[in-house]
Amino acid sequence: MTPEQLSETIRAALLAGIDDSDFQLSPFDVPEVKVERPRQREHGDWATNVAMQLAKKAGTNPREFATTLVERLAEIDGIESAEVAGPGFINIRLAAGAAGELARTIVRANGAYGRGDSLKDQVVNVEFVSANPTGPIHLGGTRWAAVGDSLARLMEFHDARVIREYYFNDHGSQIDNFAKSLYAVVAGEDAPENGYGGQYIQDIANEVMVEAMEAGDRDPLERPRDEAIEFFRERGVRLMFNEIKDSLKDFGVEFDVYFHEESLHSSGKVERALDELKASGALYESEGAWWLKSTDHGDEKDRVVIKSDGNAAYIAGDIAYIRDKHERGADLCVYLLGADHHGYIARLKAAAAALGYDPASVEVIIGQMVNLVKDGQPVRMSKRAGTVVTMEDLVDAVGVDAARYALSRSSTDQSIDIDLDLLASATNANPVFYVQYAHARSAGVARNAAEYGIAREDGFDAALLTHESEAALLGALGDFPRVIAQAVEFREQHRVARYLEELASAFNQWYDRTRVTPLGDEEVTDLHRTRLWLNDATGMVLRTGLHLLGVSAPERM
RNA sequence: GCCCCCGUAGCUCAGCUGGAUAGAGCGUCGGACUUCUAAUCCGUUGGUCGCAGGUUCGAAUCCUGCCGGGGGCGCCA
Repeated sequence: MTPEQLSETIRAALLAGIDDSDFQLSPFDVPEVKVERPRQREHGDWATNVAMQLAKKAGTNPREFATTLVERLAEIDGIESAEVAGPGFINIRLAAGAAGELARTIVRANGAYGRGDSLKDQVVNVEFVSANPTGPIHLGGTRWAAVGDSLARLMEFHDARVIREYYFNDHGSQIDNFAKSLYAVVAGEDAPENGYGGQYIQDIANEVMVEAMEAGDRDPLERPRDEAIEFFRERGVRLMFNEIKDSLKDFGVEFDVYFHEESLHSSGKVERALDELKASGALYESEGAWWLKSTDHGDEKDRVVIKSDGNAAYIAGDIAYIRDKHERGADLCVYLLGADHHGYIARLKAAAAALGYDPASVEVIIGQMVNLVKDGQPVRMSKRAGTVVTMEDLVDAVGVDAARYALSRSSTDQSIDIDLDLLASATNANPVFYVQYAHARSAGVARNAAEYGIAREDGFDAALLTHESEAALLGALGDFPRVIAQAVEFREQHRVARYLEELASAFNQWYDRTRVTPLGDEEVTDLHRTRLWLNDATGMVLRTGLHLLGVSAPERM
């Protein structure tokens, strides 16, 4: 019996009780029954507090209510015992057969166990990373790559159609400064004000020069200054962008759409969106600029959309972009942004509202900062000082799996400290190996079982899974769908990682106390076969969970 | 001044849509491999859940106010 089935069973018992006038309640009072795994294993397999929720409404006290309900539950097939505890909890123990059946259910589902449909038919646009092509992706962007991709995977697991999108800011002054910086380093000039420094500028500039020479282009340095800068802009951005794409690919993140901000302007989409907003009165003119009345939609002040010099402000692109995303079919637009952008939430929602979309169709997930730490001391990342750590640096130091896991296992509300030396040397400090090891172990057990000629299909008797560690492992497996559902609902990928650590622990304990393959001359029995089902079910859930985090599930370690 | 995030064991963090005796990893100390992988398991050590009020049968969890740390409040992008 899965927890969902148990929950339904309890609900049915409540409704039957109401029917028989055991409970003075309306059927409409009966909520979805929450069943939870009790912290204390002795309390049973599952527990519910439904009696405490309903007692008041039914005009009785929780314990009395629970006692009546327990009498009904105890009669049900598959429930071994139900008892009232504490202030009115009901602790339920499943019959071994009913609990153990889950192992077969999971294996038969063949990777689909834990799937849900809460986002069925929803088109979800998830925009993340979106780092400017003025330099490599640093640690912060790396975090969003890990988190964003994992959230996308989770939403897909709940039947959403997800579009992974990268907004490429190739328009505006930062790019101009980037181009000037490239030019300056080749021309032997000082870096421009607000320009970029660092080795990668040198590298990209050199690459542009080499490309130009090989292609037989005219030496950029012999061209007029503006033309040369334009030359570096076009080539430099392309090279930088390819480098970013390569890093992301190595990181296991592939975007469906790389969207160019420039295209919003050159295609006239910005102009069209703004004209429309002017017509609808969402924009007004003041002090020579055009403003969005974002205060109508909860922003603390109105925002300039067209500057008094006639140029579009950054938000103009965002407005056209929100509309473009919706026109491409998105029901929900999710943005992952760093904590330094939290002031942007109201603006984006206001923009959506002004365009006539439901502000709830724009959802901004704010993630806290990633800090670099060395020898226990925070290190300020500075491009000038050359202390910037990039996605590539992180992967080189600890590998993709450890990097993605470390960045995914914390709540995005929590800032993260990354110590490269620590992650690289004391790899045990990173629980990814613990989870992966458990998976490799289950794969090893399966290999050995095959050698012993143990075949799952030859026998399965759920009632044989009676060991204490088996009840615990089955309980953990039963939790998986709920954990996934919550991770999806709250957009919290870290719940998956934490769950996997618990599951791996339950599996290791089980492994330590029981055996799948026979000892010595023992004959292969249904106990061995049934345990193989359980082993394989666990391996499958570990693999599914790791996959949702974008982490590999090795067969051997 | 206003807004967002955080404050839980020595350290790093779960738990927060109210529930039972607040958990895990690392660290300390001590155990377990002639039998499916010891990257494991078992035991031990460890807490005014920042502080003060409030709501509730019940608060780490919800509300208010303070304290401390981080980030943000552009006709920059």
